[in-house]
Amino acid sequence: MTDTNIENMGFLVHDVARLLRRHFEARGREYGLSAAQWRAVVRIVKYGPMTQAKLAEVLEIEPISVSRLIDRMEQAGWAERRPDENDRRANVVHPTERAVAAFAEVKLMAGDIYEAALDGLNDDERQTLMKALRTMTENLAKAENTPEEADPIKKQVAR
Amino acid sequence: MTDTNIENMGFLVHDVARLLRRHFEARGREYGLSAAQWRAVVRIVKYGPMTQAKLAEVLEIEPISVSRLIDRMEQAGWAERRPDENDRRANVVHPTERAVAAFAEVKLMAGDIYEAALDGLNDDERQTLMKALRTMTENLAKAENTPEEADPIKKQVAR
DNA sequence: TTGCAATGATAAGCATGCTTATTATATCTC
DNA sequence: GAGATATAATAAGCATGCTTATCATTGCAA
Repeated sequence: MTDTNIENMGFLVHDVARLLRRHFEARGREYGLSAAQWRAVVRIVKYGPMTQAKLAEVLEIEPISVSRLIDRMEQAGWAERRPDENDRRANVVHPTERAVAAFAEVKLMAGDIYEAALDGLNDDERQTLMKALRTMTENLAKAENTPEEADPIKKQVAR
Repeated sequence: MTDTNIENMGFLVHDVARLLRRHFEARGREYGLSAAQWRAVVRIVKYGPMTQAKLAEVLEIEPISVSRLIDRMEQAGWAERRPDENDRRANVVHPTERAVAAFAEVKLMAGDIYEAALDGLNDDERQTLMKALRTMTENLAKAENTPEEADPIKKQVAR
């Protein structure tokens, strides 16, 4: 145990995530694109069309959540389900042209928000922040997949 | 613009928050206490009973969200609504004895999770992380309350 | 003092996550 | 090849957030 006061670290991370999402959604309203939908657009534009299962994996959410997210994204004209040629169970999720067109613009918008959030932090601090966040993601993802910490429920959650 | 690659900073923060919540809920299941309920318990135990409006303010969520959160917390035996002596519109939210008793224990549990998450980061890095998170919270909260960035919707969201 | 704006709580309805269960199709094993 | 097992998607139902609207009470201002 260090003398660093990390007592409310979880609250802080939660707050920052919530505030970032709120800013994004306030500014993203002009596009009609929510934060969750934006995360999905980024993946299918950057990495190309993929099945819902694959998308669930890269977004690290459950397939059922993807299913309903894509429902709404199809309706809003951001994505399109096409049958997988090789597997009749699967759908391949494609971005619409509109999604591809919005990509660069929305990325700039997100960059603006990040800049505003990081105002007053120097490069070293930013690097350390990013490193810390990456370390935490890895530590937590790893812990999720090691059974010893877990109760039986955990094994189902882990993927 | 610095050369720090902050492109996916939002995704990272979102991921860390989600993973922390997931860990908390997996371990908190033994108490039947969700992360949101835990946040509320911390406030009413640490700062004492307060009205729902005040609780909404300190949790930085909307009063209606508090309303339904307290519904479930009352049902689960974590909190109790009592009429405000001075204002017949208001309820004062009290922690139950059980909530007070669980407080210290759950705090230790949360500490464990934070330690696991921060594994491999030295004290300097932890300090910088905390500073960066606090800075970001302040920057984003401030931006939310300054009208110039905002569209009309923003003013309603800001509190 | 009365009349109206502000405030506290809640209702209705939506988005996004979850768990658990079901259906259809693929794949592996014997 | 047939039967068991695994995988892709979805359904049902819950928690937690939101926006918008309503109702009761308070408190200020004329």
